[in-house]
Amino acid sequence: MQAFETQLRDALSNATGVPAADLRIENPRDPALGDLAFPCFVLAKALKKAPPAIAAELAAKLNDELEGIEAIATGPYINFKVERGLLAKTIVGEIEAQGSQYGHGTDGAGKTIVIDLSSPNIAKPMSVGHLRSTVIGAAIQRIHDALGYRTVGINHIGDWGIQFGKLVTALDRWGSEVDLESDPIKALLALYVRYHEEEEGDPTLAEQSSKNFQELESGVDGHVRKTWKRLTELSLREFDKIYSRLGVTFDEVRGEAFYEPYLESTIERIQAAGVTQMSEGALIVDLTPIRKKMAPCLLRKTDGTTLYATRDLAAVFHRHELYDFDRCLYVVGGDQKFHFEQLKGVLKRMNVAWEPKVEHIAFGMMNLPEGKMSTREGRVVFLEDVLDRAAEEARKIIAEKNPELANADVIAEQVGVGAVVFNDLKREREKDIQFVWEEVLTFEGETGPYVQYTHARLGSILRKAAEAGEGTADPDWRALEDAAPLILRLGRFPAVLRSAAEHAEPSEITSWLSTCAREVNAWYTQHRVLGQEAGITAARLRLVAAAKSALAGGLALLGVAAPEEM
RNA sequence: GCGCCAGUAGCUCAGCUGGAUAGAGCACCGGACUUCUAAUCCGACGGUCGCAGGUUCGAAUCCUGCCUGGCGCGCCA
Repeated sequence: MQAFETQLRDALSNATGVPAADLRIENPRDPALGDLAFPCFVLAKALKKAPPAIAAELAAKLNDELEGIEAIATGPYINFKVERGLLAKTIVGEIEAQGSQYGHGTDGAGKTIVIDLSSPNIAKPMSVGHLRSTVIGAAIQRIHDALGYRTVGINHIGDWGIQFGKLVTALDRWGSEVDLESDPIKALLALYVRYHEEEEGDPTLAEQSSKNFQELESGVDGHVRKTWKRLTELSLREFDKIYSRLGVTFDEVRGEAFYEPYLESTIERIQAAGVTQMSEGALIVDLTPIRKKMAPCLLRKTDGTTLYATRDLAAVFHRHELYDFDRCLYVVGGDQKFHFEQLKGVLKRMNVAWEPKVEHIAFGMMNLPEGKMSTREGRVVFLEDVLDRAAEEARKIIAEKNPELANADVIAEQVGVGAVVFNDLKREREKDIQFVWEEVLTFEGETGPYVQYTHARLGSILRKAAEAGEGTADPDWRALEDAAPLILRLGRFPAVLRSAAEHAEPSEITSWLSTCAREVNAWYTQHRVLGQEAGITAARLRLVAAAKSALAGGLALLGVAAPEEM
């Protein structure tokens, strides 16, 4: 598709004298009008003519020099229609040439993108809320990988902070009553909840916790640190189970604790920039020069310990020194917008040149129908349970619809997990979403399984063709005339991929996949592939293979499996 | 109170950053399995784009005000 657009821009540029870069080729609102469109409004001033007149004149001129593309003036627009055989041959050819790398490129060569994703908290369960950061972040990383960027996916584990002081206190008091080995996360969660219940009536708890955290932060390798280490190990082991089901890996897994040795130098660095001051016993950076009434950023509390912001500042400097990134993306919930404004605010006050490269890629909150999720109040949905139930549901449907299927359990897992992941990626990321079981367990319509099913059906056609030895003839590309909407959709994938990267928006990929799958389904139900005249079957098979490959490529970017059968 | 984000079909959402007659899925209704997997397809129904002004050849999209919902606002992360 890109090739056609370039050709049109050059031709328009030649005809008008306007630089090709200033000419925007669009998609017509109604596909019946044409495959590509050029609105003539932008030329009205330069040429001092009404857009419809320009369109008519230019269309006539272009028709003399364009081969295989027809220009049709429609009001103020010029619509372009590529000759169907040429269109099919070109797009299918591009997909065949690039295979599983279709649409990929080297746009990002030499550029580094750092992505902070997932970032669960030690001793807390991975909820469906963490799913968002993990799955969105991983998709953004794959999308950039496909465009040739060097990407660094960092899992920034929440393993530091006063709550570890609290947990150590809780373990010391009641640890003997819980079973940490069989289900550590749930046991720790129960302890955490109990701690908060009892803290009100027993002030010694808070005192002890504060002492514990001070000891932890002091670096003393004693009881507190040993307990903390054990907690992180137990938790990480649990998290890994889920990451492996989601097919997510990281280039760097570092806890906040990793930045412990960098905290002092970071604070010194900020002080050296002359932007710190003491306020009510705490060390702060005043941010009102950035925005009126903006709350200050606290670097050090009255008790001398550091905060989340301090550690994140240490981390961002460290990352910049290590990777010299072109973009540093934080895939973190929208409820932390203010935190990142503060982080960037401090960098701005320090006149750090690369501050604009740091971006908060916020996503909407996941809520339950009965209200906001709350770990403390036990109002959470565990990710593991969601994946399990989705896989079970998929297994049931397979038993019903395709009982002969080999590896049914493996495929049920792929379909179930695919449904959950796709569901999480299908809306614009900044929108809040409500977690509704029924919705997650739906496998029809705009869902992962729908796309997977379409892919499997295409695979089935190819297998049957191979058995029958069909498709060896020269393709008759004109036989794909009715497939034009599908072919055009396939042709637009490279542009969609680039747009998704620029906006850090995986939903552009899911949306393309849904539409493309719908077009595939609409096409093949009306056009039988096998057993036609040899040239026709050959052409249709080439399209089937290309569409299957493109769908698989899109799913791969999202981390969703594309089973051959289901 | 202040600051961000959102409001499009009964529900969940697209709408290509200002362009053509606002589109999908779900739900509901009517059709299609001796034919490459019916997790599918075809059709019908469904709209005061939150409200009111403004900017211009043109606004769901931009600016202002208001209404509604979500999130955040100094020693949690």
